[in-house]
Amino acid sequence: MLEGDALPFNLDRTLLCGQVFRWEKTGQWWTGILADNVVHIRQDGRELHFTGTTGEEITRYFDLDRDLEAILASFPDHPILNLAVDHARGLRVIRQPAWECTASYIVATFANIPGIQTRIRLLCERFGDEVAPGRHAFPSPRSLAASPLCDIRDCRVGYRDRYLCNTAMMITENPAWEREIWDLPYQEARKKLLAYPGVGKKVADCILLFAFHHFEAVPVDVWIERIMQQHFLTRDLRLPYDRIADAARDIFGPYAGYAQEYLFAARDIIPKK
DNA sequence: GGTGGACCTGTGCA
DNA sequence: GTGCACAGGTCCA
Repeated sequence: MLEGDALPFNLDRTLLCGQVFRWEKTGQWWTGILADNVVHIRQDGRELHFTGTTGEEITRYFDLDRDLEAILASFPDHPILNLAVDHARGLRVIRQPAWECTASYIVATFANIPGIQTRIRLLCERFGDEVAPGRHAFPSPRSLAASPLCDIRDCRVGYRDRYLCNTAMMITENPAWEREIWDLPYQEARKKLLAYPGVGKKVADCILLFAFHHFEAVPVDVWIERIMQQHFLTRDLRLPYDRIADAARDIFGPYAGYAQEYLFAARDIIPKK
């Protein structure tokens, strides 16, 4: 059990905001897989109860050591951002495993969240090691790289099958890829990620934010584009991706990626102009 | 460097 | 039942 130090933290907001796709909730308990271990976790006020892993692992995965209040306090005073923070307070950006994050967002493009969850579940069931009865680890790059495209396509990933397979092959051939990304500043790391098939600007920013904790990375999806244009920029002219991301960094500061997550989490309650 | 069309699949809605 | 729009975009010409 973890107590006190974990706050401010909201487990439900963190797991429901769309940054991860594999956690399932039954009753009060969330179930997921960390480092090939089946983990159950629930929050009871200031306490986090869990089985299957250590407090250190939970703290690391949910990034509980980070001063979230300081991050939220660094945001500018803006009614829409304030609304988002009030709505999703306690949401933390998880430390996702780099490969799982990369593969997940490659198959997540141009789709909706329930469909993404289905695809990832099918990929895990088909290509991931069974770590407990009915529970599968995320497939390794090697297992996907060795799979015929048609097998991957059976997991309803559509045309993304070749992106996933080819990226898995590139990563299998370069096991140091993750260390190389860690060692680079944001823009250079992004450039490196863009070389992988199926990784465009948005997916690269998701990977840099969710797996590498580059908090200046601002994934601009259709929702964020809409919110930014309607409430922070101009509605008259549709701006390209990098212009919106740059503007978000200017407006929100060094934790712009965090601000993006709060806006995304609150997308349903942010008024449409 | 910017633009427009094609693209798997699932869901919600008229 | 059917058609259409849309969804955490990327790639290519």
